[in-house]
Amino acid sequence: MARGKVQMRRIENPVHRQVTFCKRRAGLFKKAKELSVLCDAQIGIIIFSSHGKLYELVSNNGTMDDLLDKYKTASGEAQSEGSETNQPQDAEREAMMLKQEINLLQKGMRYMYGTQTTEHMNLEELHALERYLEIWMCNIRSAKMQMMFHEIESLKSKEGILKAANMLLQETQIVEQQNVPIDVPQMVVADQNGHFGAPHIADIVNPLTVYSDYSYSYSGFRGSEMGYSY
Amino acid sequence: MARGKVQMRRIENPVHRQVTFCKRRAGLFKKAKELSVLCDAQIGIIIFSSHGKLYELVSNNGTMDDLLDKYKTASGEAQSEGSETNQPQDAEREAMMLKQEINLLQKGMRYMYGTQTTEHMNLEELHALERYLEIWMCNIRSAKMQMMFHEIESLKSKEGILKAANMLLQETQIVEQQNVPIDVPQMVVADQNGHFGAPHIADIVNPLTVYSDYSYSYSGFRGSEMGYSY
DNA sequence: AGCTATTTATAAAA
DNA sequence: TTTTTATAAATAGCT
Repeated sequence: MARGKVQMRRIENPVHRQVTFCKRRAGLFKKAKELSVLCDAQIGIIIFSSHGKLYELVSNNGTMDDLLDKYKTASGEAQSEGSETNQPQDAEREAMMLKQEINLLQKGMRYMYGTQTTEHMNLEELHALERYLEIWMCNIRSAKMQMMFHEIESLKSKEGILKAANMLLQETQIVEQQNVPIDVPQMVVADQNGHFGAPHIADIVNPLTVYSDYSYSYSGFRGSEMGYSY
Repeated sequence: MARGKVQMRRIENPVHRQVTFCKRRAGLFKKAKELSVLCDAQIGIIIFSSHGKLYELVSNNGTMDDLLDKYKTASGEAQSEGSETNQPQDAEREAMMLKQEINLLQKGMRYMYGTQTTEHMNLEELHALERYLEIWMCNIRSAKMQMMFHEIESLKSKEGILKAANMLLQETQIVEQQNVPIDVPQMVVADQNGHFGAPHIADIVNPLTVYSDYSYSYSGFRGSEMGYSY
């Protein structure tokens, strides 16, 4: 903008590019602050330089986390408005509720993980979160029960097939006929010493992480291959 | 910047404010695009107007979601780098673990909320999630206990002050002096019929939502005003 | 929404 | 990086 018009393309000279980046970044942040003050707006800017370094700015009112929460809610609303056409009022309200819940859950996660001083939750929020986790655990437990039930049925069925196959083989040996092909279903031999009680909470550093050699790992089956439905 | 210098304070005239907001917002977005192109940077801007309307800009490379993901990772790393200075390798591994856990938790949320057919979790993941929720609930319960303890202490202290003030007032009445100003601290009269047992799970549609008139709403205090620390 | 008189931002150079 | 300075851009106050 001075001493020569600038072409709107990537500056090839890396020194020039770096200098321009510094100056224009400062200018952009200054403009953003001005806009925020003059017009009472809430502004957040995130910049990753070409080398991946992060620069951020957030207007004085509020933190970046708050702004991003607000953004998620607001942008989600904009998306959901287009998708559902039958009951716009109820659907919108329900979406609002869900977003509120997700926000609270995320806040809870930050509370759980983040430096404790960063963010506190009030008593009402903790109550709500606790109730939510209780319900969630109930659902997870019944889902687990269902899956285990299906798996047991599947194993019993396989047991039956194997027994039948064995009997057939024995008959075959008695008659001493050879070249009789028998279809024995492919079977996964699962480690059956699993237990399903509540795990001891002490000494667990990363509770969510799935370690592949847990003793109660029930079998190698994936849920998506089993077709349980609820 | 033209026809008169501008004072860096909120523009009071709402018409002027709105016009300036439009113009400067356009200018800011233009500058951001230029910076992005000239210096090969990735930029995202989020603006909420004073009326809460959302405006956003993302540089051509990438979506806002991608940028925000990248931001979360980068800012999280920046935070943890500052706090722990001893073992950079362990810090990285820990960050990886945390990200893995967050992913699983998000998957669990989709499982909980989303259309059930969309995504299933396997038994190992459900186990891990259950353990995680148990630990989380433990933490939440102890946090609640702490908060309640502090609040009770605070109320007791206020009770003492009030009793002292009452005694002083009684003495004043006895002596029949008038115009004696006594400083009685401002007090919030909290609804004290709260109960803290586990809520009944049935009939709860949106478990996370904080309804303002819950009977166990312990008081109007916000956590941030209470100074509890753990 | 356009139009200018000015103020700002900044490219090039040091 | 920061400063200087000539010049391009942005925009405040009007229509």
